Amino acid sequence: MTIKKKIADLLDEIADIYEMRGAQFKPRAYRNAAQTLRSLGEPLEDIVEKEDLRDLPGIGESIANKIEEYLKTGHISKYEELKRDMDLDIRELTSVEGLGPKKIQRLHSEIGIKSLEDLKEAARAGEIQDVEGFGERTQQNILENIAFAEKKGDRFLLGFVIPEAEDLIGKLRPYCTRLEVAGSLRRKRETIGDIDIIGVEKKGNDLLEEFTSLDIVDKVISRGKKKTSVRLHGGIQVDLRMVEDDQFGAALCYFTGSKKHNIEVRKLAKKRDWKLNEYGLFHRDERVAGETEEEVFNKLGLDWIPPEIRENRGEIELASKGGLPRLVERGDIKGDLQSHSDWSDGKNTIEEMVQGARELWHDYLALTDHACEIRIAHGLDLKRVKEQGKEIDRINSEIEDLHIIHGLEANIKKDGKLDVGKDITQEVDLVLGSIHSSLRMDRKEMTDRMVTAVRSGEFRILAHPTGRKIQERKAVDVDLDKVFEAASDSNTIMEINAYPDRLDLNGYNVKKAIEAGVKLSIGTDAHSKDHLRYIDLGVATARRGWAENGDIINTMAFKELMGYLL
DNA sequence: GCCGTTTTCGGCCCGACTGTTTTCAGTCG
Repeated sequence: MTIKKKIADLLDEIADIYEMRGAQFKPRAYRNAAQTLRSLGEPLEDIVEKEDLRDLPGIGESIANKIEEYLKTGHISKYEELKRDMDLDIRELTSVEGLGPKKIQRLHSEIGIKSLEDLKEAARAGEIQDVEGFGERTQQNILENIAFAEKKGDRFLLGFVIPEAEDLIGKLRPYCTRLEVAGSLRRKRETIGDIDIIGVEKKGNDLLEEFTSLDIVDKVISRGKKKTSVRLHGGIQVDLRMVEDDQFGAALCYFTGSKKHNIEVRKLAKKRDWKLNEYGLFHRDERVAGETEEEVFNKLGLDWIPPEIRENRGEIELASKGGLPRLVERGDIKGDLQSHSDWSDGKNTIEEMVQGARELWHDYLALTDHACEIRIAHGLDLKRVKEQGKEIDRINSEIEDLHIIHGLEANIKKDGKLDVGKDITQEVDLVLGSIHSSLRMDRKEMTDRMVTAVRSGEFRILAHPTGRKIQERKAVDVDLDKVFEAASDSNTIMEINAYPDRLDLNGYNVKKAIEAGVKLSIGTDAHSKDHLRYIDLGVATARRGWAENGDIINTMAFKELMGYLL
């Protein structure tokens, strides 16, 4: 977990404790600050170096001091103090859906609930329904939700959620005149908390009933006229909003977010003495816009803004001047620049990979099996690389609609040199360099290592540059600005690795790389032909980084690309 | 606790839904 997330969790917990005590506005202040921390694109440590925390929205003197204390000492004394007076595990208890600080306070004072375990026992023994404000239904819900809270992970990977959402949309489509995904899923964030869907019911249908009775639905959480929430068997929550046709665009804007983007857009409305909410754009009581997103944006003097960049990072100002970038699109992508076959650790043969790429209408596919001088992890040695070259030549001569680029992925050693020599790399047309071991070097050593590697000219593309695995492994500690500078000088390409748990570079760093004058490639890192579909995630990540066609080398036609790579 | 072309005090987003209670508090997003 990143430091900013840890601190944000602590601030949220402080908010919970204050709320239990009946405070009204302090909790909100702490939650706002926590929200600000979570939405920061950069590591907190970098921000502290450059600017004053007090300049961040929602963070003032008191909370800034607490954050600084944590960065210095690893704890917040105010939190410890508050916690000392509490003998219950509030974080654990609030993880139960439907239980908030107030109810927990009551359960604690009335029947002494301190933990999830206590709660479970009390619910089973039927003691909860007798507490004032609780009843049989609540007790039953608590029992059901405890089981979920115990196993619940945090958020879901984008790559996991997209197919579920597409399946769902397909099933609901027949009952709607308009239906679209909103929320962080539409913005293509790398992880997704829940699936938000906006729909307009087709006359004569009961969308609500169809939705809640789908076989993929595990539990109906709430069911109303306008909003219904369910949990799917896969564990993810889905919120369906039903709106009128003339509200659809406004609702889509509102529920797509991000929150910070919405706030800024709403300010524009307010400047004109209009009001923007999920039902439309209004002048007094008169509707000015709302049917489509374009209409809402245009009335506010903005061009339509692609969802992926609605993060309040300058897109609104550009949209007001007609200066938004034309983001790269899936249709612009002509091929995939990292994949593995069964020659190394992939599952499929080269022919099967070709077939997979063909189904995606690629013009080229780079096969970049692992290579190394000492044969580990199925890495190819010189002899095998040569054999593979022949095999690829043979297949290339037999197919016309697609080119296989013979590449390889080599390890960058601790000293920044590749673990394969020129004798091997000269056998192929594309060399990727990547870090797979010694990931925990300190910042200076790691920066030296990567800068040395990038400047060496031994490889063309730096694959999955930060080495992070979402929800699993932190990015390596490296000064990316220096790496980008080196990449720009040496014309080395940075990869956007599209594998669902990598998305590395991420959108934020893609934008920084582009600003540093670096070109990018998209590679799925596919280890089977099915993985080739992750190319969409790579495009989404590129778009989140404001990438245009000229920034992404996969938009080049085959010949142009080969000329560029050599 | 934060914030300010309504600025140093007095506000703080708000609508939807549930469950319990009978007009509303708590939770969620």
